Amino acid sequence: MTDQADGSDPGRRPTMVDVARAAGVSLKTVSRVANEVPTVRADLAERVQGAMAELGFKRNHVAANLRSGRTTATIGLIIRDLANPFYSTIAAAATAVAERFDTRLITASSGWDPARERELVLDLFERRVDGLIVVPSGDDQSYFRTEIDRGTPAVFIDSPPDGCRADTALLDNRTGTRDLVRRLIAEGHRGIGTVTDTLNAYTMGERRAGAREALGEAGIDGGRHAARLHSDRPRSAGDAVGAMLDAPDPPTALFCGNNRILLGVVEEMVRRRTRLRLAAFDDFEFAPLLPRPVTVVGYDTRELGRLAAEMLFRRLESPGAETSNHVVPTYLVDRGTEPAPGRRSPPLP
Amino acid sequence: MTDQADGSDPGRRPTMVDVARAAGVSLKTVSRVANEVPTVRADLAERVQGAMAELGFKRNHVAANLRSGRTTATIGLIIRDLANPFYSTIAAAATAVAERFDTRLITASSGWDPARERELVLDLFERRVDGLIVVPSGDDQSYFRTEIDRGTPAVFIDSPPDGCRADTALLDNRTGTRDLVRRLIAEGHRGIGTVTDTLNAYTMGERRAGAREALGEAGIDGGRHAARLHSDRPRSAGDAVGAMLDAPDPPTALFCGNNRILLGVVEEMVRRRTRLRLAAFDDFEFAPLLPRPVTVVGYDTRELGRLAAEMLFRRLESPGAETSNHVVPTYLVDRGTEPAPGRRSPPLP
DNA sequence: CTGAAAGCGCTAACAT
DNA sequence: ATGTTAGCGCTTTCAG
Repeated sequence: MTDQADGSDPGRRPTMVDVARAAGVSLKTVSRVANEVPTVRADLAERVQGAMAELGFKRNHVAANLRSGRTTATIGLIIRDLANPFYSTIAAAATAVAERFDTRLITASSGWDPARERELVLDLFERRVDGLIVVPSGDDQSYFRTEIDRGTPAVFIDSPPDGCRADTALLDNRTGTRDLVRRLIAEGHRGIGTVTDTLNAYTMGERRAGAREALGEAGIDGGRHAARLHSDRPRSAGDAVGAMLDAPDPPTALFCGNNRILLGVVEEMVRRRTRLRLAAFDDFEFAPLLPRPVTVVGYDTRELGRLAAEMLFRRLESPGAETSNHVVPTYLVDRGTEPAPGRRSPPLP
Repeated sequence: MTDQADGSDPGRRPTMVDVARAAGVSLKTVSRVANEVPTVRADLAERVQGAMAELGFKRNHVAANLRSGRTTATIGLIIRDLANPFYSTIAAAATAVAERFDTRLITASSGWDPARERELVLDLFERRVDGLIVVPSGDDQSYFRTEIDRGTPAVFIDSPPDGCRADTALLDNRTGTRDLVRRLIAEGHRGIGTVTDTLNAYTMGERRAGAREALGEAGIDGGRHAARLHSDRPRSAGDAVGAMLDAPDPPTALFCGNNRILLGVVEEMVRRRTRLRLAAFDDFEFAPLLPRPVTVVGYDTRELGRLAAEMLFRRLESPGAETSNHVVPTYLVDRGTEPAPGRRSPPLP
């Protein structure tokens, strides 16, 4: 009895049928107006729009998609941790591209957990996302295969997938590290330590390979001062480098595999009032403020996210194409300052 | 002719009907298995699961939701810029809460544009999100009203909405700033400058009010050294404080309304080799590395996002409750270092 | 415990 | 140019 013509039932959302009744037209005419089909008589269109506004009609995107079977205008983005600037920058760049295609992003964090990654991917496939952008955590992405074959493309960022064919957007980890270590060698360093971790198998592997290449060229045994951390706490990097320095014949230069490792190392340097020639992979916003000079491998993180999203949308437009691998270039840049008074400060944005 | 029993048509996704046929059961039994209804004979359930695996069946979450009309297990998050750590931290915290409710987040950036905010909100309503978390940009949120009345709740972060009733999670901008400025006064400062901006009407208004309150208590005229920037480039803050310092009777202490302003001011200090007692709203990860001592107003950004998400899910569970306003407390903390050699470095995580 | 029929809100294909 | 009918893939009655 509450469902009278005044449509005052607060819980129920008006449908196209309600609008049609209110405007005195057929359901289909309402549908046409909602879809901006031009072949609708002006006065009818106006009446329909009036009814829509009056009832507060909002089209049900879910239902529309179900029947048309077209796109959901949604893509999934699975990263490792949205609170980390590297990943949030990727998310922001991908969101900006998706915007241009009127597509929304479902962003989820796997927290470096392969099982969680898999759950999230399957959930997003069930939601019929048009495509997926993934920073993979596990070493088995074969569960993507069925859906990729059925036409839901995936693009992988930072590490390539294992067990399925897909587009990738990667950093040039190897070249970046090789050039960085070459620089240390050119400066005359022979005792060059490396601190990497075991958490990021692919990228760290590439960086180690780049360092090994440069060291090998110079006939240096890279194994003498090599630490592989099992934790991503900067503290553990500090401890590792402390051990190196306390051992006989300590290194004179040090390559840090990422910026968290660098932070731990710098802290240890400051604690010991020691200087080492520092070098690291990853630039970051406040690297200019570090209290020690460091040469870092920089790259355009936004570009990584942008590229991946562009590749995804390109593939959505032409599904047949061969998979491709894009590599984002790296460069060397000097950061950090001598903690002496009177130095010029680094530029700020 | 290609649609034979081997299900080899690559483009078509198997539906429950396909699974039912393959398993020799009815559609409904498949539905029950998919929904883990316990009252299914074990052997049937097994056959169905076998068929599902074989066909690579993935349930269509979109269709399931359409008929049941229940929740989409999706909430919307509208922030200003995902690349900004403040907002990405909120997004990460909200995502973590949503996780616990098996709910996915659609995250979108409004870019401080009220019109864009409105478009995004309406789009998300059309997608029938279960609720919305919004960092508002405009000063008119009345377009939320219809949907809020129909039972799709919204929670506002950072600034309260205008034109609709909704839960809010806010920072204690006023108290934080008041306590900070009181501290400057207690240290004996009388010439206290303030640099704020006009981009964030609500929060900056609150901060100005807090400063005014502290200055008023001490009988200080806050208007003498007050700059209001119309840009968020740190550079413009540097210029503004430069003008203050060049004017007769310059301030001895300075309150910066946010961290970007602080960065511009610190750069100007370093350029001029000048010292001022610095204070600012917003702590940030690398504040300990600033080459000048600064007292900042800190707060738990994750808590802001967490609170908002908790409020949203609480309301989804009990829609009738009164709207509530949660305030995240602030505290004062000393950051930055004297750029002299031999100082202890700030602690790292 | 299982199945057949109806229907969610919308769009596609066909009339008219 | 408008309306009618069917049906997307699933869940919900309601019968068996």
